[in-house]
Amino acid sequence: MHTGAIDVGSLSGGFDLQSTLESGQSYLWWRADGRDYEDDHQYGGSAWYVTTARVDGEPVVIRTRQRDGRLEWESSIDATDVLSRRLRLDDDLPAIRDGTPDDDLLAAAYDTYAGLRLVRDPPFGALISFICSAQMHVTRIHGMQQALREAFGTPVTFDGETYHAYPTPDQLAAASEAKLRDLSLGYRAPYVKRSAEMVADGEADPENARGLPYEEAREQLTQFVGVGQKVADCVLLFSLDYLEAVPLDTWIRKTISEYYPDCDRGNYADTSRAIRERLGGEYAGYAQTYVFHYLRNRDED
DNA sequence: ACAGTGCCTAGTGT
DNA sequence: AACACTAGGCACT
Repeated sequence: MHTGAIDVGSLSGGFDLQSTLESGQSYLWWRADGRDYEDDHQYGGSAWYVTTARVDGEPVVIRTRQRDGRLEWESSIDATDVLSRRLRLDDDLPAIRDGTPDDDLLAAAYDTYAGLRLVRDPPFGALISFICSAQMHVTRIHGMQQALREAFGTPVTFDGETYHAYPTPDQLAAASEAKLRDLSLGYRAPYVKRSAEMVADGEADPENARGLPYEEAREQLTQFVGVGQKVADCVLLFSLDYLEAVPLDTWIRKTISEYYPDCDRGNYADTSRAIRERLGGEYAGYAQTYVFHYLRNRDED
């Protein structure tokens, strides 16, 4: 076993692992103690979080926790680079804050969740997990991803325990719709299977959207079954480095009508354009993520 | 182009 | 207890 620690205390803008992983951005991590994120926000401060990654095609397990300004990790490999990439440790948070508006709502969100960073999920996992997110609660989306791992993912032994890698396109394409329905994916079952087949067959790949102009990239992703504009925006923002993407879900729509009513244009494309401009363009999705997490926790308590 | 409707299902509220 | 409604939408018409 390799272990190590990354000095995140000295990063520009710092880092907060719990806020980053428990802000509804990624369904590809889970807590080692098995607790649901929702159960207790307080305790997670120094909890271990787990994910899998593929390094040279081989699945590896990575565990990490934050203590005393250090991001400690345990893995079968040197996890420094994977963690830096997956948790966007290179992002310059003060520059991002400077690039977004200076209104009261955003200021409160930035101050409350200092160190929250966007994630950079692997594209296929992001695609499938956000297809699963349609009309679904956070906890259950998480549960579905764990169920998919256990049913179809390659087993990986680490530290005396068996984990499962996230399924590959081939593995999910080979799944039966009935089995996927058994895992309570509901009407999303055929979407997941069809989209996995598209990737497995080489017909399409979420990676191919990378680099296209933003709105073209979003359009490109909607070719997958079960992917509309909202899910496409999630994949762009949380996986493909489109920091300007603002996924318009019901919460954000509510927020827009309350705090930025002039940006509510009645349809997705125009509202998206308006809120993106209002949030400063380039980093609009970063700002959105802070606001979303802030309002969600504030309004729930 | 655009609006209306059906879809799986667990959890919450009445 | 039974029922309606909702949840970070999408495909099809």
